[in-house]
Amino acid sequence: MINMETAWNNDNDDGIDMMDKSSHHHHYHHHHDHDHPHSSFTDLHHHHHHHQVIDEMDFFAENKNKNDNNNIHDNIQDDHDNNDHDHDEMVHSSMELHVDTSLDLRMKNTDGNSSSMEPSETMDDKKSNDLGLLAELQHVNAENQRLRELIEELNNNYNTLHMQLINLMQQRDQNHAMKQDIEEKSKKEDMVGRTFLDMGVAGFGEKDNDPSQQSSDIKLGAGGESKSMVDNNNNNIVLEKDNNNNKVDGGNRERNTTMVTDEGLSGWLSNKVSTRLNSFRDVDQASETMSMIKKARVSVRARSESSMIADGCQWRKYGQKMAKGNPCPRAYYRCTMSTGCPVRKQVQRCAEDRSVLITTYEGQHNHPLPPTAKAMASTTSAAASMLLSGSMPSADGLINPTILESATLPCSQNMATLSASAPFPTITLDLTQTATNNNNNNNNNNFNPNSLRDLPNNQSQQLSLLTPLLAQKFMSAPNMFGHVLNGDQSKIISGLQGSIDTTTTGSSFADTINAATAAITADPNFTSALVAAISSIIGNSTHHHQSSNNNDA
DNA sequence: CGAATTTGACCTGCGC
DNA sequence: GCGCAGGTCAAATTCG
Repeated sequence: MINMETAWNNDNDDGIDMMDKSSHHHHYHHHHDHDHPHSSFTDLHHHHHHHQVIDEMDFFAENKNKNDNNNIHDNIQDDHDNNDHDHDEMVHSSMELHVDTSLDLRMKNTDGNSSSMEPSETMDDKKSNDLGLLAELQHVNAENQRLRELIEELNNNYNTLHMQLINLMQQRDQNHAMKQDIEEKSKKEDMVGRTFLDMGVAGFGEKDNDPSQQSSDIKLGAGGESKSMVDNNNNNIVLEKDNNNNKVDGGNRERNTTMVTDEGLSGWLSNKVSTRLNSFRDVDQASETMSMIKKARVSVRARSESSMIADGCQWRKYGQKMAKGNPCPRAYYRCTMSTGCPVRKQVQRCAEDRSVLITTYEGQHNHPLPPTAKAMASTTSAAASMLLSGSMPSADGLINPTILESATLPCSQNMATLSASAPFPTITLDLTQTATNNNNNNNNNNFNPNSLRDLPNNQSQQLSLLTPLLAQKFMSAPNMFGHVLNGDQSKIISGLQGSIDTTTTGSSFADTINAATAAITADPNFTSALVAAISSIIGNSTHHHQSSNNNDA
């Protein structure tokens, strides 16, 4: 039997650990990048390691590498000891953008050093060059500050609207619960489309006959936090359609680039479905699909010795069963972060590989998530949206549930798998495949950078790291896959990059990954490029995490 | 002693 | 209708 870890406070601790490790993951990388010298990604960090250059992607880390910041400041001060204003600017800006600044400084200094070898170079030239550099730094810092404020604002809006959504959901549930049964019988045919509008991952309440309310339902049915459900019902429909058309043109991109949320994707999905359902004749088929939507699950396969992976949420065990075909028991947990939160998860060890822990999530949280939980929750939410999107009728046909039959995403190398063979449509995120590159000999090695089983939190860290790493990979070689990003996709990648260190604060990660999901589902080419990027970096992502943990199974 | 976990009973859906 | 399997409940137990 599994000896479950006792207090779920461990989860919190793990979550904190995860955050701490994530925020310093570059240090982990430094420790292990020697084992993977061929990645440009790795080389980048390697480079930093030797040059004492601050991590260039560390946009939002506020408290770390103080020494590095001071070094920057000292360098500036040495070159500009007559500029107190710049001094103050740098003290402030080093909290914001020490990354790029350090990189620039290094490069500039290199030039300066080389130029110092040039007899023709004068001190005035050097000073003017440095002053120009300083002005550029200030400009970048100011821009970064604006971006940061924007992210914070968006995050606040996100949380606020989430709470509004919850309240509205509860009201609707109460108001229409009694009306539901009566209307079902009398309006069965007419309900098909509208019911879809209300169906999201979260399983929302009943609807009414007001057409404007239907539009609102589209957003509500998105299954989560809506950024604009309050005031722009119909506009959202159009906006979501635009998402659908990402692969066609770049029009209307500017409206929804920063926050292409999960709700947006799902809202688009609902709208798409509702439109499609206008032509439906088969009520049973619609009901079947509705059921699929409600039961969508996200399964995360991850190597872990502990009984649960740390996802930042608080869980309470409410059952345990022996599942058929698996000698390991299956544990059932429900989220206890909020009363009535419908989210549940099942935890079971893989029968074939006991080191693999399979965690299956179901439902959407009805409460704001702490930063430590947003990474996993957003990932699973996005995956669920992707699953549902994949289950939806294509532009050319109606729903065919069999299309999901063990369908592996294009070029995903088994990283994400859709399956409809299970009782519920499930998308599996396989985080055990990071060891693929040299998986043949790492099972029993004493040390292997890909051997993650001793880490209690490594999988959720992987989830956290995957997106920023992916973004960085893209940014380092945007054309490496010969795929031209459209406007949204570029901005998504930019958002991903910007979230590299916001994963430690949770500020924009949820939105970004949802946006990525929307793009993935909208453009197969983009999907391929993303997956290629994932496959090229995921090995490196695992190197951030090394520790030891003994636990039972 | 309150909270969390354990574990057998119970419920539900499905296939035969 | 029956049996099976998955999922949930809730009383008993354990834990901090």
